[in-house]
Amino acid sequence: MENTKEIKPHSLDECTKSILPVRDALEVLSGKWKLPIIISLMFGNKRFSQIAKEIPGITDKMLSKELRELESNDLVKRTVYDSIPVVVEYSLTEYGHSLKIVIKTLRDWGVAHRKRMMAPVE
Amino acid sequence: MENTKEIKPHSLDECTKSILPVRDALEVLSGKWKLPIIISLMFGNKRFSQIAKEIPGITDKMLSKELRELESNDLVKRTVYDSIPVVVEYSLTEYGHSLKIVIKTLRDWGVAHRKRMMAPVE
DNA sequence: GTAAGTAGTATACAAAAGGATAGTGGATTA
DNA sequence: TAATCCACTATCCTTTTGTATACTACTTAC
Repeated sequence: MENTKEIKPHSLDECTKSILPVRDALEVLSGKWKLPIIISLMFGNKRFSQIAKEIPGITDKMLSKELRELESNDLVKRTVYDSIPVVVEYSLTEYGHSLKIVIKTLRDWGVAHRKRMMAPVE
Repeated sequence: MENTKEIKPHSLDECTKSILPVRDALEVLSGKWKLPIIISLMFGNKRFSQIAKEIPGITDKMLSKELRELESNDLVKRTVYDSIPVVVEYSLTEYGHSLKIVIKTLRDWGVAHRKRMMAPVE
């Protein structure tokens, strides 16, 4: 009767595997600014300075960095127009739009959470 | 013809409001360890040291801190048993279980994302 | 008496994320 | 000649997040 309290085999293996993709998804939305950028682009294509204007508080450095990350994840497309001065347009890819459902789920849960946390203690 | 390029009124207001609850939801899952803890507890109630064993790499300090945060968000319940030595049991609240759907959505998207990012460039 | 198991805390440190501020370079405008 | 627009980059600094390691207090087992 030694060693009866083993860990059920489920967790270490099953869990770890199921956590990885969730983390991937969270990482895509992580940080202070990715969400505002994505949602802003869901309303239409925009140029660098337009996005900056629409997101109060963001610095050029952050905007640039986040856009690069979003681009490297195929969520955002960067199009350079050879005008003078050069104009760069950012747009959500089709894949980027697939985040809509994810964001909606998060928002629905978040709305309920907000209500719950604001509510007086029972 | 001065000032034709105003920002459409949609964004600043509508967007900001819709972003807040999404951020709330993301915050609840944020950090390196909350997800593993939540998923571990979805498989059953556990004690402090059991959770620690099931999550390789986590330190006592982090586990303690994350559990306190989850508790303060009503997601995890902490029950102290007056045995000797004292035993503390952690469990997901009903509300904590409501995260299942959120995590599932994130996982589904994450699985597809993983495939896409692994796939050879077209 | 010392090790191990219960559930943590304390302190110091390292790494990552983010902010503030200034600068690049070509072209147009006043 | 200086200021402005465009889309950024560079540097330095602060804040947040996470890690490493040791320690607390109590009890049982060897």
